[in-house]
Amino acid sequence: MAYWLFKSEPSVWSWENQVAKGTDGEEWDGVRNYQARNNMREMKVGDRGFFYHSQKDKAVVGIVEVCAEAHPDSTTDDPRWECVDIRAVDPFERPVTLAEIKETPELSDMALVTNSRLSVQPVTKAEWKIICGMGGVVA
DNA sequence: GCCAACGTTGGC
DNA sequence: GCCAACGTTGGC
Repeated sequence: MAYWLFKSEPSVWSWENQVAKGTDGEEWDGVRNYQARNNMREMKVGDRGFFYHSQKDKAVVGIVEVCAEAHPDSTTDDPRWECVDIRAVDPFERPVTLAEIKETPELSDMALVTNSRLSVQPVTKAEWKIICGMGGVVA
Protein backbone atom coordinates (compact mmCIF):
# COMPACT_ATOMS: atom_id res chain seq x y z
CA MET A 1 0.00 0.00 0.00
CA ALA A 2 1.20 3.46 -0.88
CA TYR A 3 0.80 6.74 0.95
CA TRP A 4 -0.02 10.18 -0.43
CA LEU A 5 -0.86 13.74 0.54
CA PHE A 6 -3.79 15.72 -0.84
CA LYS A 7 -3.67 19.47 -0.49
CA SER A 8 -6.73 21.66 -0.49
CA GLU A 9 -7.57 25.21 0.38
CA PRO A 10 -10.25 24.81 3.07
CA SER A 11 -12.34 27.70 1.77
CA VAL A 12 -12.72 25.74 -1.47
CA TRP A 13 -12.87 22.13 -0.21
CA SER A 14 -12.27 21.38 3.46
CA TRP A 15 -11.89 18.29 5.63
CA GLU A 16 -15.41 18.97 6.89
CA ASN A 17 -16.70 18.90 3.31
CA GLN A 18 -14.87 15.63 2.79
CA VAL A 19 -16.27 14.07 5.98
CA ALA A 20 -19.78 15.13 4.93
CA LYS A 21 -19.43 12.97 1.82
CA GLY A 22 -19.20 9.88 4.03
CA THR A 23 -18.01 6.49 2.84
CA ASP A 24 -19.00 7.12 -0.78
CA GLY A 25 -16.23 9.67 -0.99
CA GLU A 26 -15.84 12.33 -3.62
CA GLU A 27 -13.83 13.03 -6.74
CA TRP A 28 -10.54 14.81 -6.11
CA ASP A 29 -11.24 16.92 -9.18
CA GLY A 30 -9.86 20.16 -10.50
CA VAL A 31 -6.21 19.08 -10.62
CA ARG A 32 -4.56 20.68 -13.65
CA ASN A 33 -0.98 19.74 -13.06
CA TYR A 34 0.74 16.79 -14.71
CA GLN A 35 2.84 15.75 -11.74
CA ALA A 36 -0.20 15.71 -9.47
CA ARG A 37 -2.22 13.83 -12.08
CA ASN A 38 0.52 11.28 -12.59
CA ASN A 39 0.57 10.65 -8.85
CA MET A 40 -3.16 10.00 -8.93
CA ARG A 41 -2.71 7.54 -11.80
CA GLU A 42 -0.38 5.56 -9.54
CA MET A 43 -2.97 5.20 -6.80
CA LYS A 44 -4.76 1.97 -5.96
CA VAL A 45 -7.98 1.44 -4.06
CA GLY A 46 -7.11 1.22 -0.39
CA ASP A 47 -4.09 3.54 -0.56
CA ARG A 48 -4.05 6.07 2.26
CA GLY A 49 -3.44 9.78 2.19
CA PHE A 50 -3.11 12.81 4.40
CA PHE A 51 -5.62 15.62 3.96
CA TYR A 52 -3.75 18.93 4.16
CA HIS A 53 -5.28 22.36 4.56
CA SER A 54 -3.23 25.00 2.75
CA GLN A 55 -3.29 28.78 3.22
CA LYS A 56 -4.88 29.64 6.56
CA ASP A 57 -4.42 26.35 8.46
CA LYS A 58 -1.26 24.98 6.84
CA ALA A 59 -1.73 21.67 8.62
CA VAL A 60 -2.46 18.00 8.07
CA VAL A 61 -5.91 17.47 9.55
CA GLY A 62 -6.93 13.92 8.74
CA ILE A 63 -6.56 10.66 6.88
CA VAL A 64 -8.33 9.67 3.68
CA GLU A 65 -8.51 6.49 1.63
CA VAL A 66 -8.56 6.06 -2.13
CA CYS A 67 -11.93 4.49 -3.01
CA ALA A 68 -11.81 4.73 -6.82
CA GLU A 69 -8.83 4.67 -9.13
CA ALA A 70 -8.05 7.31 -11.74
CA HIS A 71 -10.88 8.17 -14.11
CA PRO A 72 -11.74 11.21 -16.26
CA ASP A 73 -12.25 14.42 -14.28
CA SER A 74 -15.93 15.24 -14.54
CA THR A 75 -15.27 18.96 -14.23
CA THR A 76 -13.62 19.20 -17.64
CA ASP A 77 -13.99 17.82 -21.17
CA ASP A 78 -10.23 17.86 -21.57
CA PRO A 79 -9.22 14.16 -21.66
CA ARG A 80 -5.79 14.95 -20.20
CA TRP A 81 -7.17 15.39 -16.72
CA GLU A 82 -8.04 12.48 -14.50
CA CYS A 83 -8.75 12.10 -10.82
CA VAL A 84 -9.34 9.52 -8.11
CA ASP A 85 -12.11 9.38 -5.51
CA ILE A 86 -11.22 9.62 -1.85
CA ARG A 87 -13.14 9.29 1.40
CA ALA A 88 -12.43 10.52 4.90
CA VAL A 89 -11.23 7.81 7.28
CA ASP A 90 -9.87 9.36 10.48
CA PRO A 91 -9.56 12.88 11.79
CA PHE A 92 -6.31 13.78 13.53
CA GLU A 93 -6.65 14.26 17.27
CA ARG A 94 -4.69 17.41 16.69
CA PRO A 95 -3.54 18.97 13.43
CA VAL A 96 0.11 18.63 12.44
CA THR A 97 1.23 22.03 11.22
CA LEU A 98 3.62 22.82 8.40
CA ALA A 99 5.83 24.57 10.97
CA GLU A 100 6.10 21.35 12.99
CA ILE A 101 6.88 19.37 9.86
CA LYS A 102 9.63 21.81 8.93
CA GLU A 103 11.07 21.49 12.43
CA THR A 104 11.33 17.71 12.07
CA PRO A 105 14.59 16.70 10.33
CA GLU A 106 13.16 13.33 9.22
CA LEU A 107 10.46 15.18 7.26
CA SER A 108 12.70 17.66 5.49
CA ASP A 109 12.56 15.78 2.17
CA MET A 110 8.77 15.89 1.89
CA ALA A 111 7.42 17.62 -1.20
CA LEU A 112 5.38 19.73 1.20
CA VAL A 113 8.67 21.30 2.22
CA THR A 114 10.67 21.11 -1.01
CA ASN A 115 7.91 21.70 -3.57
CA SER A 116 5.14 23.53 -1.79
CA ARG A 117 3.05 24.01 -4.91
CA LEU A 118 2.54 20.34 -5.73
CA SER A 119 -1.03 19.56 -4.72
CA VAL A 120 -0.94 15.75 -4.81
CA GLN A 121 2.28 14.21 -3.60
CA PRO A 122 3.74 10.89 -2.47
CA VAL A 123 4.57 10.22 1.19
CA THR A 124 7.00 7.55 2.35
CA LYS A 125 6.04 4.94 4.92
CA ALA A 126 8.51 6.44 7.39
CA GLU A 127 7.03 9.92 6.93
CA TRP A 128 3.53 8.48 7.26
CA LYS A 129 4.31 6.90 10.63
CA ILE A 130 5.97 10.00 12.03
CA ILE A 131 3.12 12.32 11.08
CA CYS A 132 0.44 9.91 12.28
CA GLY A 133 2.25 9.80 15.61
CA MET A 134 2.37 13.58 15.79
CA GLY A 135 -1.33 13.73 14.91
CA GLY A 136 -2.30 11.31 17.64
CA VAL A 137 -3.59 8.51 15.41
CA VAL A 138 -2.36 4.96 14.88
CA ALA A 139 -0.56 4.58 11.53
C1' DG B 1 -1.33 41.92 0.59
C1' DC B 2 3.04 40.70 -1.19
C1' DC B 3 6.08 38.11 -3.62
C1' DA B 4 8.90 33.99 -4.79
C1' DA B 5 8.60 29.73 -7.06
C1' DC B 6 6.87 27.17 -10.41
C1' DG B 7 4.23 25.57 -14.52
C1' DT B 8 2.20 26.64 -18.88
C1' DT B 9 1.64 29.04 -23.11
C1' DG B 10 2.82 30.82 -27.34
C1' DG B 11 5.83 33.42 -30.52
C1' DC B 12 9.90 32.89 -32.94
C1' DG C 1 13.26 23.60 -29.35
C1' DC C 2 14.03 27.80 -26.78
C1' DC C 3 12.68 31.21 -23.86
C1' DA C 4 10.04 35.31 -22.44
C1' DA C 5 5.67 36.42 -20.67
C1' DC C 6 2.11 35.35 -17.99
C1' DG C 7 -0.94 33.16 -14.46
C1' DT C 8 -1.42 30.59 -10.23
C1' DT C 9 -0.24 28.79 -5.85
C1' DG C 10 0.78 29.16 -1.26
C1' DG C 11 3.87 30.62 2.50
C1' DC C 12 4.93 34.57 4.99
